[in-house]
Amino acid sequence: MPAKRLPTLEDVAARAGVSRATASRVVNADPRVGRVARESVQAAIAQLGYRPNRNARSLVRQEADSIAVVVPEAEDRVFTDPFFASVLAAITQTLADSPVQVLLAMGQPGKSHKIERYLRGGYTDGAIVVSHHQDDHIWQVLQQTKLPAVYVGRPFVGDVGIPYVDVDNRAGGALAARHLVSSGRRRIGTITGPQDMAAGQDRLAGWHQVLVEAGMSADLIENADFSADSGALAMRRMLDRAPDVDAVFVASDLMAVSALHELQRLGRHVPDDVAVVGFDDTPAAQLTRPALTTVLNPVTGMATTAVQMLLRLLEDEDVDSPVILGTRLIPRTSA
Amino acid sequence: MPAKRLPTLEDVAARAGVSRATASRVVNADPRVGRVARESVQAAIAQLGYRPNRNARSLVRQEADSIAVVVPEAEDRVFTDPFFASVLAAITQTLADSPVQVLLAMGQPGKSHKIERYLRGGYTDGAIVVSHHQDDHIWQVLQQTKLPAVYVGRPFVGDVGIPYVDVDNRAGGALAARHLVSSGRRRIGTITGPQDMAAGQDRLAGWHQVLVEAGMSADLIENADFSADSGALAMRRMLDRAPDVDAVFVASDLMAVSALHELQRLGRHVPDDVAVVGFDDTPAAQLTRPALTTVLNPVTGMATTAVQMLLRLLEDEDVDSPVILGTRLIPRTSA
DNA sequence: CTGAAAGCGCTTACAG
DNA sequence: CTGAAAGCGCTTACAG
Repeated sequence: MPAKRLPTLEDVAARAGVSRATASRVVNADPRVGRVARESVQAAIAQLGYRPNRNARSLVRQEADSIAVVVPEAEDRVFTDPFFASVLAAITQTLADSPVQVLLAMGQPGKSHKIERYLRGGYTDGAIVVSHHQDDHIWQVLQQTKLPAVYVGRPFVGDVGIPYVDVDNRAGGALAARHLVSSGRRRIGTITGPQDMAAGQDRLAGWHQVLVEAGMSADLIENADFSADSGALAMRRMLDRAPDVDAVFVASDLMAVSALHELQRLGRHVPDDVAVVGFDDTPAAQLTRPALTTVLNPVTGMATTAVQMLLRLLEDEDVDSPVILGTRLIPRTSA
Repeated sequence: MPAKRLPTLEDVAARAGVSRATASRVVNADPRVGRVARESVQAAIAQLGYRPNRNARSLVRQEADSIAVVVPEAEDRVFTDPFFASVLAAITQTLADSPVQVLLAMGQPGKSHKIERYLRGGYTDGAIVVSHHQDDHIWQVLQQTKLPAVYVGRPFVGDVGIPYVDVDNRAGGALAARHLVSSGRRRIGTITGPQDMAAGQDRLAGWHQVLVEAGMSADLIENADFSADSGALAMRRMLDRAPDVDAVFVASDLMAVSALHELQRLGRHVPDDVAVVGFDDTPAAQLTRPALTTVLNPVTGMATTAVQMLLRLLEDEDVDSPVILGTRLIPRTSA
């Protein structure tokens, strides 16, 4: 859009009676500027209400003093799943006291060209990517541009040379299954996350392994996609298929809450008839009746780790990757 | 951070055997370029993986092809209050098919200098500001820079020459109070939003007016700040002060839900002992037991209106402001 | 249809 | 301590 004519360094310099170079130096707090020059420049800045044009600065400095938090998911999902809320809040809060501006960019995997354009355009110094589906190719952009970046959650495609932090999803799934097995449940199902995401696959794998090791059948699997609706739907399908189900591990709290409601709606008592274990330990897990037994997802730890990794990358320092955070079961009353 | 050497227009031009001007023209789909030139440039672009540097482009064009959604609130509040979630999701979705990149910038009112810097730096063409407290001075930056902008929610300070869209908060408060009065409640309190926000003041004013007109005492007022905790705390204070309270209008659903839980925790039956009316009609309102009677906040309407207004502003067209959207009571079982 | 040239607003060696 | 000058990567009249 058309620019209103804003004061420029040139204007400041003219008013202060110095060169642009000197004016620029005081703007950037360069110590080797004489006191009188400095003060007259500062006065001019104040009078004119001058602010540096960041595009010009970024262009010459080749840096933007900002980082992007990228979520390749539809906007409503981002704002609807408490998992994202926690991660994003933690990331932005961790960076709140640093001078870098944090910008959130979202968008469906399908139309990531806007995000790509942004990432490639020099508008930002680095990126933290949260969530990653198989068909999302932002990592290629990252690879190509060598833009410093870190993933929260292992990229589905495997090691692409971009560091990441993750929770031990497989161990988490196993934890849930083991809890159900050892509490005497006989017919244990699972409602999975999307199978085009590492988290979806790994949580399922952990559950599967434990059931097999316990000599139980591990075929009661219903796929869902981490959305609340898909959780309720999957619960209903499972009930149809196996009316004798007496326990279910649901791969996210958001889905677990709706699965639990669905069970109740259909007249099953939780946990007497059917035990439910979720994953994440979002705030909502404490609010259901019965309160939701779940697997801790250390979102704050992942967020701060991701930020630290990115900061190191920006300083051209090495980072250890991957960082896999541990988890544990949070026993409440639903299982 | 230091830029890896990315291919530049110069490189493309050299490889294609044309001038930078011509190369630039094909990048920008300028029709008056010969076919052979165009094709060789396109080939060079593909081979080099060239992407335009947006800072350079923005610098010369004086536009950024992006708009900022600014929320001058602490990050955890933004991600925690479903009101923000709905508004932000609606805004970003409305803009999803346009070529402009939408960036979300948050930050406590106290430290808005990062946001200011961003807004003033030419990184963005316009802004939609959601939420506004008395001590937040972003509007001054907007005024000064003449950056096209629109507010969602009337600025506390009054008309500052920046267009805004709002819900009729006063009418909404009145609606709630009238519902309570006409259902025979005798001791009606209110838990307010922050009084340094227009929404907080207006909802209170509507409630107040109706009680006064009904000849009832309108002094049972407890201040809160739109956070869940503050709602529960206010509810407890109100109960201490007026054990005979039989109805309460709570200025947001987030607070209403926790007030309702607090009532139940303290042994009051809702709605028999105490009726509760919220404000917003967020998804959570349907999930409480009893389901929450509330006042509709037309967030999607506000969001799309704000986007349309901003788009017009960007085209240098006039906009009607303010736009005040109507509301209505959503009767459920809590009152 | 195409190119040489100027310019967007800044920063930063290089001299002095 | 300070300034003249070059340059960041692009776009766009202006000529031809």
